[in-house]
Amino acid sequence: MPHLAFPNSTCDGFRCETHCAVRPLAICGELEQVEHEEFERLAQHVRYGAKEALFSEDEVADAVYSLVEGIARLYKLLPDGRRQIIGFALPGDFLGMAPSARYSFSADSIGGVTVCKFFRGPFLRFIENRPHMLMRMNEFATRELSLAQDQMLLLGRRSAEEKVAAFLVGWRDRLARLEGVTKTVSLPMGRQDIADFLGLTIETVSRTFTKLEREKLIVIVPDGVRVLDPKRFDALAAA
Amino acid sequence: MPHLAFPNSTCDGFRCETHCAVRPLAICGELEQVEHEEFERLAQHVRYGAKEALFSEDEVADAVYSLVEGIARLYKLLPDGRRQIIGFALPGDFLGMAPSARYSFSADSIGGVTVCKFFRGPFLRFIENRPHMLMRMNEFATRELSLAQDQMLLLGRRSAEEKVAAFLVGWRDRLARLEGVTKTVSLPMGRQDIADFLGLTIETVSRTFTKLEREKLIVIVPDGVRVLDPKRFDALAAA
DNA sequence: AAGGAAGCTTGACACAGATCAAGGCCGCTC
DNA sequence: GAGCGGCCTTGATCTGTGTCAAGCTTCCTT
Repeated sequence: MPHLAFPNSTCDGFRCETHCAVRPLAICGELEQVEHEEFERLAQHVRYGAKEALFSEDEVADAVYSLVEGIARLYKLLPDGRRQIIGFALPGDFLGMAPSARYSFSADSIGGVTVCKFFRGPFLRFIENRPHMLMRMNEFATRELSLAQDQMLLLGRRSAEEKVAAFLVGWRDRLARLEGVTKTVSLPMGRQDIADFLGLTIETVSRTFTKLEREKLIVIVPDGVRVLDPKRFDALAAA
Repeated sequence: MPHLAFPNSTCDGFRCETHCAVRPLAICGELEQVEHEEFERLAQHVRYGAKEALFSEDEVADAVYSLVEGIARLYKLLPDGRRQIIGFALPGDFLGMAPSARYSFSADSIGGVTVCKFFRGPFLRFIENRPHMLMRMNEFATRELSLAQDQMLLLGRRSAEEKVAAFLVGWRDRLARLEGVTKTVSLPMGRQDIADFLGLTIETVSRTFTKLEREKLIVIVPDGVRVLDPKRFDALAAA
């Protein structure tokens, strides 16, 4: 078991020598040196192992999180256990803002995850008189909202094949922002997660992957897919 | 034709004698006298007739809107015409923020609508050094995002009957904030709008209304429904 | 290297909701 | 008040996706 990171270990109190790679993309990306140092002092750097809860729906929302490394799934459950994944969080994403005193969804790590954790009070006090920071929060919220609206269109009005294609294209483009453009799209989440994101069953997702492969649009590889015909593929995802 | 209001008529330049009823709920609800007067000077009060476009997806997003009176539908279209309504806007709602230079959805009036319209530049200049205003924008965005996430759960994981029940309960509760609690829920939007909001066809919506009426949960009245058994009804909407 | 568990794929069948088609109920206009 | 158009409802049938049930692959453990 390489690189065992025990949960909730922190490295605040000393200067982390590893430079935060996603800083420009994150909520704190436009802070200047001095302000950023003050901001850093509010943060706890927390590491989670695979499949751990960062927070859960209906818990008191006492902290917000900036994802530094790894991938998280964000989801809501119905009383009978049906699950809807409302998004996958990538490095740079900001999590945990809620319209009430409690979280409105749950978040857990897929593989290993590192976050900057901020307690609500100090965080709010830091931002409340910093317009630039508030503007940045607004940009983040607006982008999230727009993604959510795209997903509503997908969930309400697209066929299974369109859903899967649009998911792969969207995921590829989000990864491209972080890692640059690649032919192979890595899929760290499982088929069930994809199904719960797209409002499908795992069987339908599996069949649709197979179908796209038969149609020579993709090749299924371990933990991902290779897109063969980006042109035709983007068209399918858009339509 | 009573009260004919021709589109795009404005009343800025003189003090509107009618007091803005939804002010406390709106984006400007916490501005003090002096600041509010400055803010008002940026606004155009615009009146729209029924079924007019406030703005359309992919247009340059040169203005934002605070809805004062009436109801708007917000929606996205696929190239082949399939439509997803992403929300209904009520008085007090704030519209038109986009993550890029263009609107990410379309908005049009259902019946008559009055808005405060702000051009982007002056609006941004007004808020950029007013932390209270920025905080309020954040609250609005966070609430919208949470509603969008609820809707994803509905679209992806609920049955037709659950969708209709949850819609009626959600709509009733939003109206209650404005008009107080009532037994009769007014539905100014048509069946097709409800279908496009819930990811169903108009026939399924119609059949489901009829089914709920047969089961003695509601009575269908002109332009609305009366909820007979709120207990049982809320349960159906939650489950 | 064998055994097992977890995740993925495939097949047969069922069903919720879509589609196609007709008819009813207003509220206009003339 | 007759005729028309928009909206809504209802019925018959179809179909995409869900459900149920095996079987397969991969990888981890021992």
